[in-house]
Amino acid sequence: MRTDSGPRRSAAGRPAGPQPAKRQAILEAAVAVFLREGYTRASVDVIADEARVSKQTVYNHFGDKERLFIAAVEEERERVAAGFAAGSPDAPGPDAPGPDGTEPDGTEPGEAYDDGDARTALIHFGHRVLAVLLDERASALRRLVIAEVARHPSLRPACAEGEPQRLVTHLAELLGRRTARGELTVPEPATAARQFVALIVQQGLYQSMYGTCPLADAQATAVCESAADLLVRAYRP
Amino acid sequence: MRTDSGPRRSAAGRPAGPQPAKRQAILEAAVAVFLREGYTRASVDVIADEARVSKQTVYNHFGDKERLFIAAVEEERERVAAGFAAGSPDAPGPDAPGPDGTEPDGTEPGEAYDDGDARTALIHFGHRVLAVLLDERASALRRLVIAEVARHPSLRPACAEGEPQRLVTHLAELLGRRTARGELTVPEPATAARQFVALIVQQGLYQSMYGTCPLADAQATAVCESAADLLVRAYRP
DNA sequence: TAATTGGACTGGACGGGCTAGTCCATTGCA
DNA sequence: TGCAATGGACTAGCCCGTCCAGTCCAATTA
Repeated sequence: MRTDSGPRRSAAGRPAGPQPAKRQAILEAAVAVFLREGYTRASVDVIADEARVSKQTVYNHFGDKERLFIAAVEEERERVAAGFAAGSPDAPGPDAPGPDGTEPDGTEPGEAYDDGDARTALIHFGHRVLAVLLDERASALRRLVIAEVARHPSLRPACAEGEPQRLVTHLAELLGRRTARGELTVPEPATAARQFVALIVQQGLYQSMYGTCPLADAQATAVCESAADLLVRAYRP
Repeated sequence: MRTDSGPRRSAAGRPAGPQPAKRQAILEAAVAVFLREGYTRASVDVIADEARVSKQTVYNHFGDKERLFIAAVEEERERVAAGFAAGSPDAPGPDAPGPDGTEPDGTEPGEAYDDGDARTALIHFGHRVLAVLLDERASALRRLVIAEVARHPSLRPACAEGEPQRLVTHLAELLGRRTARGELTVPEPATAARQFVALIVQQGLYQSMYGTCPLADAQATAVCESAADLLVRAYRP
């Protein structure tokens, strides 16, 4: 019996079905616990406690541990995707103590990186990709999905291609524009984009998977610069 | 009570300590079950059954589920490393129904790929790397370690860098030789090698992690060829 | 050769602990 | 008053790790 932040008033006094606020609290707790413990070790009781909700309420809302799990992964996936769409790794969430100085300028979401020379634009793009992909929660989600996808096939489709595919598309457009401008000569922008993303992402993903140190800034810069150098060198006009 | 393959006679009539054959059987069963089920779901009883051994024997040999797990991962890791060292994904094992025609010629283990032009050599190398890295058991081991490394930190060091590092070293030497021969101009072979491996490996690893289709031959060829093209284009003399 | 010894192994039972999911009497907003 | 939510008890089940009576066998002893 808590008395803090009353859950029952959902803004406008609606007739109140199964309280969406509760549902959200459960989802967030579920995300936290599943990311922390994995599917099997996560206990529904702990999730209920952490959501400040009775276990029965959990079952009323989701019916099943499995379905709760799927919903939690979906939830977190959307959160990550939103952060990605915003071009910034820290989406609206209770975490993210403050914007660290990785991105001083206020570049807009889907910005085109069309200022400066190609090398600079590529490096800039690379840093953005790394910031989004190596966000700690995104990494934890990735590890969780990899661990469980074999036993919960419904986790597969969205994540398997979604993440990188949009990056590749954006970058291909960038390369196309640079080619049109005569600054580069990229015969197959789609392929080149896929390759650049692979160059940027591989080491960081590897380290985030195995929980090694999360890719120091110096490493990230080296990766981005050498990848940009390779592309510029290959596709100089 | 089984009567098959008498376990007690270990070649020469040794005084018989804790039977190594049993230990090996347990390890192999443990590898199979852990790869199949993951750490938490794997049950010691099932492992014992699968090893045709009493549960007590398992505890006599390994003492603990945790230690059995570590030993099993180590075992499988060595198996994979051996397969890698042999340059062929299928090491001595009961599986591998037959050598499929991916590697018609009998190239030796640490061969130098010095025949043909650079592009061909790179493509050849890339295919080799993919064959080793995407071997089904190696992939399953990777997924298992990723899933459990957070809770069993002793799994980390060997695998985190071991696998790709040796590939990179080999390739750097190849690039150095080609540069010395005047066929390419690679200013930093180590960096270029790391980049090439990233290009080759990224997509396949991604698919093997998420259990998508295991990278069709056509895809593999496309990846290898475009990666080789990129390097040759960037480093043409 | 025959009996004995001792260690590895078996198989089945069991304690203690944890978990998914259900049930229900009660509470407290709207 | 009605409906969501509560919380705690409860069932049924799985699993780790231990225990133990008994088997099997190589080496040793008589």
